[in-house]
Amino acid sequence: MPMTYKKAVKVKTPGGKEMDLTPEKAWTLAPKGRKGVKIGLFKDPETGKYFRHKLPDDYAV
DNA sequence: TTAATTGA
DNA sequence: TCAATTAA
Repeated sequence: MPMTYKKAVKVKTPGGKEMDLTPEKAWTLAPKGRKGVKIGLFKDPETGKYFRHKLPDDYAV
């Protein structure tokens, strides 16, 4: 099986590229009584710009 | 203080 | 519209 770095996630950067990045922070964004989504804070290594992106539902937060 | 992130 | 988070 391919080596997977512990917390890297496939994300679409603001620059429009799909790449594996590790979020600086990750948390659950959910209204009370609803499932919500997991969100990660990333920095695009190309531009240095910060952006938020959905994480897989099974991502360990 | 706000934008931006999902989706029920 | 709601939820948490934080760079800008």
